[in-house]
Amino acid sequence: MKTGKPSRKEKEYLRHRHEILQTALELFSQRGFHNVSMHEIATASEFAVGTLYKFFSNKEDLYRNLIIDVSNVFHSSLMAALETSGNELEKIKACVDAKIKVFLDNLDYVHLYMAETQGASFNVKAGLDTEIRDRYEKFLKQLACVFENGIKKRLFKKFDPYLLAVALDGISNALLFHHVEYPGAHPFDADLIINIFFHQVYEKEDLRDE
Amino acid sequence: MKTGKPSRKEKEYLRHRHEILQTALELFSQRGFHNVSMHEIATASEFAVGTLYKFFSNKEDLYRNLIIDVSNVFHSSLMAALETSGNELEKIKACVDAKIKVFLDNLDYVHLYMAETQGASFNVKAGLDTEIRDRYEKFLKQLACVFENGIKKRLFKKFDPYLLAVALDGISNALLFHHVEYPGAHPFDADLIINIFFHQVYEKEDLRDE
DNA sequence: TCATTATATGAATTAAAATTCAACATATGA
DNA sequence: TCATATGTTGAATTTTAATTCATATAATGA
Repeated sequence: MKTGKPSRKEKEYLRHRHEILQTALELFSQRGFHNVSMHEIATASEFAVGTLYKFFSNKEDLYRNLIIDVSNVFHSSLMAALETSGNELEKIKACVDAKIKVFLDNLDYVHLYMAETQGASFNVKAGLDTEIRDRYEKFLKQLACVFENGIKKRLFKKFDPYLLAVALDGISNALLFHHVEYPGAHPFDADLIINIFFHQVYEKEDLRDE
Repeated sequence: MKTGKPSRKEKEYLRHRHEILQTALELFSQRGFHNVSMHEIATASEFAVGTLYKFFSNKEDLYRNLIIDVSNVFHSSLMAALETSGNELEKIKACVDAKIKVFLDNLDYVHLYMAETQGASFNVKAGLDTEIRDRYEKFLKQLACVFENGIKKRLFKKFDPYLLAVALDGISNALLFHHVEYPGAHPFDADLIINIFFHQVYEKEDLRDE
């Protein structure tokens, strides 16, 4: 981890690198890894193909760096939200809020983040996307801890905390993804997610079967 | 729609076609569209490359046929479940049951179905995967109708029915997908989904903020 | 049996992209 | 100013995989 003031050169190097990544991000998130060529990235970022290879050893390396950046943005935002002070419900609320915000703030990346995090991603040879998945797993486990504490405090009902984490994240992803695909069709907010999840959808309490 | 008794030849043709599709399905669902070559499909299905082109005009056509078959299996199963007699909660329960069953019965396809239905799928040129998405949309709308009826009958609380459909499907997908990835780690069943969704996760009814 | 037709084959062709690298440009600082 | 280092270029090369098609094989029925 090199620290200290970066020289003008270094800053320029990083700026160029960042420009390439940014351009590639837009292309990849619109059309996917395999439908974007290095030449396209080069043209769009106003560098020559050869130059791209000065920054990244190959296409996959470029993509991986991209994904790691994207994942950093999402992951750090979600993890920070879980550190919020307050009780478990408040932490979880903060987390849903953060998720909605970071998704809406980074619409371009959402596709990519979802593709690598959910569903089957075959963009990069097996094992390379593992770090992203692992990190996502880590987040789910952290969220599960919050649920677990909530359960211990009798704040939440006794379900497998990890499954609750998966479920809550599943609702959030589904609604957010729907929103990304059909913006404005069915407006929703964090409260809706929290209400569906924590309060009951079912009206008749007395019909409960347990 | 040609009807009547298929000749031996026709049956053989269809069997061959089916064998190719089945082999391709396994390969694609393991490694994705772009990481499986026609030669591999040929070798694995014990035909020659040229033969594949007698059945399908090109790789994309082969893939599309596959996806349509897969989608038929999932879609018809889910739609049928929604026709179950009973009240709205029972219909929805049947639907979750059907989803779990069809996922577990078709583990090989789940990846592909998810990839095309959820998340960003760039496998096939734009517009070609639309029919799958449209069909999935149709299912969600149907599910939303059930929610709507349930709301009218005061069985469910008043949320946007379409969002409820998205949310329920989101939970189911997330849990199922998790199960596919890490089988046995956190066992769950349809009841868990129904319980989380319809009954409350939150313990203290009196703390509700609405 | 043999001519005709239908089917299957896989080496050869074509197409598309990734990657390389010798040549060029620009900045640095002696 | 010039020698050196650093960064950039894009045509040429290499790689990879889709697609074709002349040839071979098998089935059909006269």
